[in-house]
Amino acid sequence: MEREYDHKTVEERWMKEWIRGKYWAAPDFPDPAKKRYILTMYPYPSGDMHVGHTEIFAIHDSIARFVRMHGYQVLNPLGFDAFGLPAENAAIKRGSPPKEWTDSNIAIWRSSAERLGCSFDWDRMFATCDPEYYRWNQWFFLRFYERGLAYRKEAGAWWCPKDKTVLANEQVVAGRCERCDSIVVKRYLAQWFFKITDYADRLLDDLVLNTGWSERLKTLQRNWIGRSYGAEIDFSLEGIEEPVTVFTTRPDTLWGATFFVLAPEHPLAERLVSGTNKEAQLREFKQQVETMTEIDRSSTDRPKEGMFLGKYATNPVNGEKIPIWVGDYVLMDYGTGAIMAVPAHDQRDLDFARRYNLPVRVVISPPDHELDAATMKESWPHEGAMTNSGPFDGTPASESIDRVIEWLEAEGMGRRAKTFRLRDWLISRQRYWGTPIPIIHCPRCGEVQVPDDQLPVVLPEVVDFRPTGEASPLATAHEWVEVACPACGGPARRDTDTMDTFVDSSWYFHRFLDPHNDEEPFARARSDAWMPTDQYTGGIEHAVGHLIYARFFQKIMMDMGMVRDPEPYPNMLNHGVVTMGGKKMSKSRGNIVEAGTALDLYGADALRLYMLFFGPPEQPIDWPEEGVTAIGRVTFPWLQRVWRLCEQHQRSPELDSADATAQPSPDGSNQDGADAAILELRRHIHRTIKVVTKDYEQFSFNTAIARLMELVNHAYRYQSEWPGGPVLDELIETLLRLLAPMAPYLTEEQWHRRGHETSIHKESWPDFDPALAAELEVTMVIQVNGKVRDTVPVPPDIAEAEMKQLALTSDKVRPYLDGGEPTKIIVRPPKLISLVV
RNA sequence: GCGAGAGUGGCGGAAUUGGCAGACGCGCCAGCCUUAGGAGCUGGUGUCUUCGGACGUGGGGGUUCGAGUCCCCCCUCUCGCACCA
Repeated sequence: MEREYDHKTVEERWMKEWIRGKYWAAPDFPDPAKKRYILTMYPYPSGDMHVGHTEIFAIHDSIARFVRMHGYQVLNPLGFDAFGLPAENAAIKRGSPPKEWTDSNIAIWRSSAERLGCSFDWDRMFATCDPEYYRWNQWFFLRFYERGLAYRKEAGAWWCPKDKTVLANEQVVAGRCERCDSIVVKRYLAQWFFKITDYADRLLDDLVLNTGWSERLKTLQRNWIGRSYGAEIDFSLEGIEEPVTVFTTRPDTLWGATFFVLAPEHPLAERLVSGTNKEAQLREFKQQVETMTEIDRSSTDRPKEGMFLGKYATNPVNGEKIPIWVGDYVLMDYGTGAIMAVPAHDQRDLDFARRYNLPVRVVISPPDHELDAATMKESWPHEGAMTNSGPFDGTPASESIDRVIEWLEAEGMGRRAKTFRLRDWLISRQRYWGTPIPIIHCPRCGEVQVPDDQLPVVLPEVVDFRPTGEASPLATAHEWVEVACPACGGPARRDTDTMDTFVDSSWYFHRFLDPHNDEEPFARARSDAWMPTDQYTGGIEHAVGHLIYARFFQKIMMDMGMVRDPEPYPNMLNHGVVTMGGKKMSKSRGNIVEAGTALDLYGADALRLYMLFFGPPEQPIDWPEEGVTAIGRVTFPWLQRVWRLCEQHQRSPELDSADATAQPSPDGSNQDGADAAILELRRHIHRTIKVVTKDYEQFSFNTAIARLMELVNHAYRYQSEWPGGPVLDELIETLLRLLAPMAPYLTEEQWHRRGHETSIHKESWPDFDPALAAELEVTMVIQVNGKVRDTVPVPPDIAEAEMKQLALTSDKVRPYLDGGEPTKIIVRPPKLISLVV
């Protein structure tokens, strides 16, 4: 008998055996009724794992193993998100190629994942920096290009001065680079975009298909896409021939438009002042706006700056001439970059009007008070009846917007419209370590696609990949850049930008299903066999990045006939972040707890259980300041307790007689109370199966562990009073199977020590006996005026009459009845009876 | 400002349809055991108490025989979006 669980020896033995025997290999074409694709977001292999990373693996792997024990064919793959800035920055620091650093980290991560006991099918592993993988990024790019979904335009883009690259909208958080926190600046560059806005409606509307998403996640995406309904209205501007359109959600306020505002960057602004004495002034104003950081510009406290352009616009509904201004509060890339200003009913317009003494006109009447245009400081942005609006005076709020839109359409002045907050996805990066964009720029032919048979466009190896802040580092690889134009054969140059790494992760989940295909990204039949994923796990921080991009790709792939399903991830579990001292764990902050240290000291099972026992998976975890020793006080001692329990009760010979555990009192002893104790323990075992199964199904691992702790406590109490016997065998064998998904090593070892020849992870999940799991006795609560006065043990099928009888004759209850009869009796069999006096 | 979520012991957190608040664990207290140890085992641990009980889930009000749970108002915190027209 071994008193101590020696996790090192045990883990080493089973880790090797599981890998040697390819225990977690999944078939390419599963039985459709039995397939379960259990996916976790593939990691970025930087440095080594810290405990924050292990949380997701603990959650995900417990789900995979739980499902597998229910007889499903489980696909559980892992790959690596291997392109990107950290590898490049590390390479610059070390003076070695990014591939070396990346490969060595992948090896470290894979071995950490193996040590942690993750049941991945490693035969499907890939890294996105493999040319065999990224050639398909290029293939997708070309297909998108052909469909008009990839385009290049000169546009203002967020530029991170530290990382020296442009960023997608999604990578800018509160005006700062998501990665390094630097304040971003706007730069005007020719950039590649994916036209995600074409899919905005579908991305929004199809959210309902994701029935296994939290409301929180759906809301994040809804807000990000930000669909607004309203109208486009055409104004004519002095000196401009074509009509200029504004978007508004409040066409009912059109009669209150007292000025017109363009974004400073709007090309029309320059045209309007061209040849006037305002040219220089506008140039100065624009410069002033451009040098402002996004943080300053978007601050609502800052007074709005503007400039009159000296020209007038005509309000189409009343022919009124209203002055045209530029204002820094109008954004070029939302709506049309031009607005009609209605100061009485929009606070921003009112602030601007008061600052520059522009007129204010009330056109919506609040239901309960009067607005005074001359003095009002707060706009009235709410609904109300229309007033000062010509033919629409008196139109009630409920129909005003629709009626105005219909009228505008009939008059040819405007139309119903909607607009989105979502912007096209900027995928160009001026960095080295990414997928080269498969386009060749020819002086004669323009943009030319790299022909499919020349894919992949492999990253050149010998290149100075330090970012210059000017062109992409790839521009310095002259031999690579200079090529013959595929169309005309003349001299031409490759595009030197690389793709955002979120392109890689937008379709990787299909590649796992066909990881070695060199004809196409993946075969449709193989994708159809496993998709959609049955459970996806990953951090909530990807809500508006990866989780939107991948949905966008999925929809394009569906339109191309490559996949069957509209949504790739209908069931999503978002775990919380792991912090220490309230800050996200990161090496640079120095607040990390190394996974390796935890594994060395306490082993994989203790670490996994610790992460799972902390609380619900969605909730953030703030790791105790004491660091790794926290595990030594919580789950490590408990695992030892489980180990000792198992060791003290080796498998009994009786178990081999078929129905030994089916006997309610297998002991058969004549000792008083022995049979009762056995029965009570068996009831506890079967109740535990029932509730723990439900806990797993709801990802409530913390309560599942709590129930198992109770069961172990019960076993210890039982054995201190009674000899062992088959009931403890039943308990231990059940306990091991219920614990196996969360603590795979100890349970596997004990399973074999108990004489089993096959892996516990291939065992079936225990069933409970409904008769045993049912409550034998419940506690009936007797309340008087809502307060508990007595509790009585009763059978669960007790009759109401009997409950009343018990309540009225209770010695503890009688004093509260004042000798009289209760005026009302509420009976909720079998648990509660409430007397009102 | 808009949207979402959350406030429960010293701490992490439990609590079917409204039905014994505080499961389980950490910490703390007491005891046992011991080659006296940051090991193991047992018990206790919301607050107050005249030991009968009373009070108790951010605050205030309401519905109900009964509210952590439902409704209204307020406060605080977290997250997301944010001059989005």
